[in-house]
Amino acid sequence: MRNNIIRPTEEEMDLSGFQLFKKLTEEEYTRLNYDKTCSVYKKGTVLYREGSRLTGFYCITKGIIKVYKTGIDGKEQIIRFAKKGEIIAYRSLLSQELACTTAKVIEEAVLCHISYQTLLFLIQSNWQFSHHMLQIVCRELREANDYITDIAQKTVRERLAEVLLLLKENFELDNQNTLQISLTREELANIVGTATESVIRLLSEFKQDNLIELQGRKIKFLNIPGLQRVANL
Amino acid sequence: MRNNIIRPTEEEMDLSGFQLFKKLTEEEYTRLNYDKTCSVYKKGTVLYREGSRLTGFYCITKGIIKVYKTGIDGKEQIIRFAKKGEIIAYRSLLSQELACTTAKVIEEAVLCHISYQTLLFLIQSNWQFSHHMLQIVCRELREANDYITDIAQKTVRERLAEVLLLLKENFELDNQNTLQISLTREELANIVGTATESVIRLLSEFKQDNLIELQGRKIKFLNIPGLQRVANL
DNA sequence: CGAACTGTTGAGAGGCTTCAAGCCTAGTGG
DNA sequence: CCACTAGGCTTGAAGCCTCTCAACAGTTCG
Repeated sequence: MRNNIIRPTEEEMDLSGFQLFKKLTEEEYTRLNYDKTCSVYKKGTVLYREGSRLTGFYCITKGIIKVYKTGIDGKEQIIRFAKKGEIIAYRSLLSQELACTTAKVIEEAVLCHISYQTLLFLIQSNWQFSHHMLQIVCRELREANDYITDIAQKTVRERLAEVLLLLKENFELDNQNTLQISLTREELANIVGTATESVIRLLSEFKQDNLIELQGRKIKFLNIPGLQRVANL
Repeated sequence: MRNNIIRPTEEEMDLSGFQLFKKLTEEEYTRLNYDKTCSVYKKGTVLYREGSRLTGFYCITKGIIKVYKTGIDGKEQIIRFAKKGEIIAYRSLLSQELACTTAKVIEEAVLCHISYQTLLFLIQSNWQFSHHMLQIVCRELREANDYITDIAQKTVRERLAEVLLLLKENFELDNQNTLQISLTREELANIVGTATESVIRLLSEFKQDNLIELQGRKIKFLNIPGLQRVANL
């Protein structure tokens, strides 16, 4: 009856690839695996909403998650995209605040839920885990600070070019230089912090300048140094 | 000969007020005090610069520090103001990156320097310290994410009103409702992410609308709910 | 008392947003 | 399998918000 609920494969439930857990003792790792709950989530699924109380954090072993805040008039501001090997929801959990973002699946994903209790256990039990966690948050904070500076000082054109390059860094390209993440124009606008129409116009301009090639949502990079120049890097 | 170098008072060297150190054992606290180096810094002093390698973090026991990034054409983007009871420089230290911000004294300050070695010792020795540190970074990350959303979606007018209110929260008012931090118009512009002239024009408008009163750099709040409405909160 | 910095005001230009209308595509149900 | 519908995409026009440039007043500090 319930065989439409797909279970993740063993491989998709494996957390050994996560740097964060590398320094755990066998005992700690066993407890982690005992506690985790892994599921497959379809595109469009909301994992948690802004303002909700979280019970744990998620390790992503497959797929892409969009993390965003809802601003003025419900317009979303995308904070980050999280992919395989990354964790989400840990920020609100650690600071014991309500979630300040919403997380939505944009590419079929497998996530392992780790309870707050286990998170606290690991922090108490293993200083190297805490240290690693601190490094993760600190890096994310730097990225946020960098982005504040960009968004405050750069033009929309520069920001769009930069966002394309950032996406390239995070999601890489296939052998034809095509970006391996599929975003709507509106989503691009919600990263850059601009109107959808502006993104459309600027993308056309980038295309005319032979910086990129467009095919629906597929974006192919033709001239990366040129984009870097536009981005003012 | 060197009596122009002012030494901090005992009170100014006391770290017992810091929440962060509340859970230390007597031994750990002793080591912390043994390691710390406290000094008085005059207004205008640069504590560290973007790109430099840090040797420790600072606890502020007095004064105000401006933390900013240098963006396009050397235009500064203010990331935060840190005051008594707060710590700075810990982010780059923990993630073991070069400093991504510059820190400058804008109100005569006393800071205690704690070495990286001691920071690591505390992380290894006391999980509650790590946990507290994690909470501090996570809160700062939330604030950064909030600010990204604001700066990306709000008008300059809304942002300026919001920044005034944020400053009010962080630095409070005297008994005449006057903000207890003195900033140049340019600095205000560098928080909001706009041009100095825009700040000047908008402040005049706020004044005309009887939201605030201006006397040089002193800003007196006349109508806080009104400002909140302008800020679109 | 002058130099350097800060603050103020005006004018003009232009980047972006908004609104509106139409096209296209992707997914759905018959 | 195909028509249909909703949402995504595109383009144009109008206008405003904000920036830049420029000139000058005011302030602070050596």
